[in-house]
Amino acid sequence: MASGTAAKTERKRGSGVQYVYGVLRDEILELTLPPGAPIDEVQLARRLEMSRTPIREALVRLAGEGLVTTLPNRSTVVANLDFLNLHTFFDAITLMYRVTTRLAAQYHTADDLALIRDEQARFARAVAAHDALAMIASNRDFHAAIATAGRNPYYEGLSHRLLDEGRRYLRLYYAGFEDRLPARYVQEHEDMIAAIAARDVARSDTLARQHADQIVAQIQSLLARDRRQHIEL
Amino acid sequence: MASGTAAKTERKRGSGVQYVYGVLRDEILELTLPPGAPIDEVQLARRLEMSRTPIREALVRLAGEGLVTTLPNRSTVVANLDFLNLHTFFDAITLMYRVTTRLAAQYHTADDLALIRDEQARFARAVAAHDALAMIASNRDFHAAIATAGRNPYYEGLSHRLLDEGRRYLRLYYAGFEDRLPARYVQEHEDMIAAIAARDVARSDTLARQHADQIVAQIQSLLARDRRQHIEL
DNA sequence: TGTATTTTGTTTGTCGACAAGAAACCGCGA
DNA sequence: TCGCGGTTTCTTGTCGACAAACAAAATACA
Repeated sequence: MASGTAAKTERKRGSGVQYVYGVLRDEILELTLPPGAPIDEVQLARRLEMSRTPIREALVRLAGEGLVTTLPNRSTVVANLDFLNLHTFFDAITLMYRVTTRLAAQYHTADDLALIRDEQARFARAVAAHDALAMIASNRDFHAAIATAGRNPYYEGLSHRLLDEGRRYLRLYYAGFEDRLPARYVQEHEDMIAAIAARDVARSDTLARQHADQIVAQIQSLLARDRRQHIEL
Repeated sequence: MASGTAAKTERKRGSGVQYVYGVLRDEILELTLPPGAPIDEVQLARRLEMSRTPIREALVRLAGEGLVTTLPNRSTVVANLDFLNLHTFFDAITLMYRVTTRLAAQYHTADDLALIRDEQARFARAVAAHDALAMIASNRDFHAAIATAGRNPYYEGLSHRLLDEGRRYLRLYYAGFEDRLPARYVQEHEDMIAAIAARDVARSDTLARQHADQIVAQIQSLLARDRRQHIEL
């Protein structure tokens, strides 16, 4: 974390909020700040060397995206992961995968495709390097690039929210053990790119749905595994 | 708006932001604040008799919901209605109508149904009274109640956003002339309620799609009418 | 007269401070 | 030892003030 001299890094005006927002967001999505952890404003202000006002503003934004929960007159905490309603998450992300991939097949430009391929390359590299954290992040960016290519800001917004939430669920299990990163996802992504490039809407839909089913199945199996570990006799 | 004595209404702590948020939101959705109108913080602070801080916080929340746009270091303005990408709005709201109505048919409780019927009653009353403003608002609440009954917070969030946006589009045309409020919507709503109550998913889907088609067609016809008005020779 | 530059003014972004609630703490009594 | 009321402390919500950034007006110059 390297602090010490407190460099007082003369930030440009207006960049403060964005900076805090980015830091907080990353720490929440990578579970450095675990769900339920309280966020103290003054402490954060000291750590990031700025006033409470920009911190507060960033927190409001994060609350709007559902990443933190603000208890009135009480501390704001990192939003909990709701395992009881996990099915609503699965339902929604499956639908968004399908819809955005379909739209990407219809409306993508050459630049969109290049960006999608870039993200896929980064994803493949992360899987090859057995870097779970990078894999999770680049998987999110891959699907976000597809959503962008679909040119529907409403779907894009919901997709971002769901993908971020998914990052947290995945991070829960790919913490330290870098074993058996699912290389099949790389191939599935390649197939999706091919379908999009061919502007094959029906095939894009099918692939997106299968891909979503894969992820759902994996998270569920991870959940089940976790449950067994918690049983003690 | 009756000012004058500046009653200094001792608000409870923490209610300030919510108050400002509500006022701003209503004025934006009812087009009292037209799209593109600049929002001056200090002016608002004077009008609502509070500091700039809560106003700022409310603006951040509104920006998160896409109702205002914040230009950095410049005034924040009421978000524009993007007629060029109206089709993305139609696409998204049709999908949300279908999905939430389907889910409502599956998961609704007796209380949900009662709430939906309440909103429908208010909608019918507004149509009977030829009160366009009330009709627009209660139509939004009707579909929001259905979304709530669907028990999926992700769909619910996107639906709210789309319904609010729709309020602005509709308000554009139902400004003063209270002529021919479409009474057919009342019947369509009734049919949807019947399908939901019968837990008939397929029929709910069909009705929701037809209802969405109706609204899309109406907005498009209003748009065309408006365009003709704007042509000058 | 038109254009570049300085000056002025207005609005936002950030700061430190203060007051209101809520939680933690303490003392007292049973 | 436990429960209860009051007090203290800690955190948030709100405020007024100041400085930076941008826009517009005023000025200088060709």
